[in-house]
Amino acid sequence: MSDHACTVTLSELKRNCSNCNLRDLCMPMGLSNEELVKLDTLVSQRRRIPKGEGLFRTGDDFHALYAVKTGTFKTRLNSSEGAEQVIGFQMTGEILGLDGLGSGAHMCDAVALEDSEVCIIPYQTLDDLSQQFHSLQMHFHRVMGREIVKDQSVMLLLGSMRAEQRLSAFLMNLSERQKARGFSATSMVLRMTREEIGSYLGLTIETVSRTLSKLQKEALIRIDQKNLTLLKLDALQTLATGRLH
Amino acid sequence: MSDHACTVTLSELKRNCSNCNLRDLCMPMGLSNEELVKLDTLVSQRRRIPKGEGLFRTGDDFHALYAVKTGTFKTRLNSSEGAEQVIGFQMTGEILGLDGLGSGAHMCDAVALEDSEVCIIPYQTLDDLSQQFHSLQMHFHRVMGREIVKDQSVMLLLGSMRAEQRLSAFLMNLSERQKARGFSATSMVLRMTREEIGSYLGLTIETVSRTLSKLQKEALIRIDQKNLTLLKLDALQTLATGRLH
DNA sequence: TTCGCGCTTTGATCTGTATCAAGCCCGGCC
DNA sequence: GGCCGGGCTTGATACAGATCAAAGCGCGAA
Repeated sequence: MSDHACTVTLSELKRNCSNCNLRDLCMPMGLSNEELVKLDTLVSQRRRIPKGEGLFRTGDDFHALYAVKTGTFKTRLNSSEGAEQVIGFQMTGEILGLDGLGSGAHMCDAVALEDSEVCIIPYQTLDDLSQQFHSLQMHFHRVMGREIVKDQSVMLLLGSMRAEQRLSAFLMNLSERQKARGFSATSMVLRMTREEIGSYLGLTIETVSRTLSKLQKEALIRIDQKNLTLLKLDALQTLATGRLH
Repeated sequence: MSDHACTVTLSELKRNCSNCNLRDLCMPMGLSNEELVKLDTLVSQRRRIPKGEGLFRTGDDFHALYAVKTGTFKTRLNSSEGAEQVIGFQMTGEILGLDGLGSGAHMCDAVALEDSEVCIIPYQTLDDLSQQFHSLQMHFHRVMGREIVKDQSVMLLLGSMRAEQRLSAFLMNLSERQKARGFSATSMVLRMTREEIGSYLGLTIETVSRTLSKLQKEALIRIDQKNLTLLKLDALQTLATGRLH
């Protein structure tokens, strides 16, 4: 992979954290203007990843975090027996690569679901900078804390919800994230296949397909190919939070 | 809960991180002696939690992490509908409370499974100290990274393993953690009930019981009440890592 | 000692989802 | 245009694990 050919300096692009339109979602969230200027020195490179290609893979040395600038990614775990499981989908403003912090090597693969671009956050620099720069450290800790809580809520989903609940919870989660990005909460394009959804939710592709059809028959959603409309958010929310039984 | 009655200063106990027998597992891991002395100022209080009582609960303000000094804890998530799910078991040397970093409030309950004791790591102090003290910061990041990876491997388990695999993986995980603590890798006492195991693994208590009986019938384990012996580690490992199908 | 209770085991049955098997739809390519 | 292939849907059937039910066991209290 031509790493160097893909990276561009931000100065060339004349865009950086302090004027990025993702600054309320991404790494800069909650930092002062003065602090943002320092962030600009931290995040000085981008990298483009075409659809289907990897950003990093299991076993790669960990030396940077990545903020999704445009596009969507999936992360997946490879089990010892070749089977793989999707463990997350990342949208703009979300951070990739935290899995590498523990051991110094990435523990999952990150793959672009569409042509995408990431901002590179060199870990060494992040580390140095947050050493001098307390609010950045605090913020980084919050990012990691949220990652932990997010993973735990997926554990809850996988451990105690049935198919219809899992799907509803998944769709509601997408909706909220879309909304936080200023997009419609009810209308969106799914960037992932049914198979990837199934893998993430611990269901087969057939069950995903059937359950989506069922939700459509009940007029809670409308789904045509990748185009999804959530017709009754409240009913979906009820399904998503309702318990087993 | 009588918070103050339960806390004791370490100076009273004449024990701290630098001479703690958990120092190779816990927060001090990999720090130099000189650095350890600084840790002693960070971790200056303990708290005893009797069996069945909580260390913190969902919604509590987050102001400290906790290192398990003696005993065992479970953490659980309360879903909106009263149902609860166990999302982790913590043994000596493991860190509790990282779930509070994201929002400033704890997002799960931590309950002692036996009479236990924790070392209190005030977050404000940890934050200040790791500001001056680079290797502590690095180490704290590694701890969080490991937590993320651990949670992700549970997602893999819940998303793609069947009952027998889940149990085998769970038992092997316990075995490894026992071993890392200098205890037998093959003989141990389960501190949790079958129901708690089931909740953690996304199975009912009946399935846990039946599957344990099955493993016993196959002479892979011996289980009598809470007393567990792993008879064939290699066979259990094969079961645990073998894929669905 | 007996009682009661929580935890566990085991059996019988039910059911949600996996699995197996076609067939459809749509977009890309010849 | 027609063909091909990947992704998706739908139907029939199988099965792992849930649910329902009952009984055993160990332990603390009276």
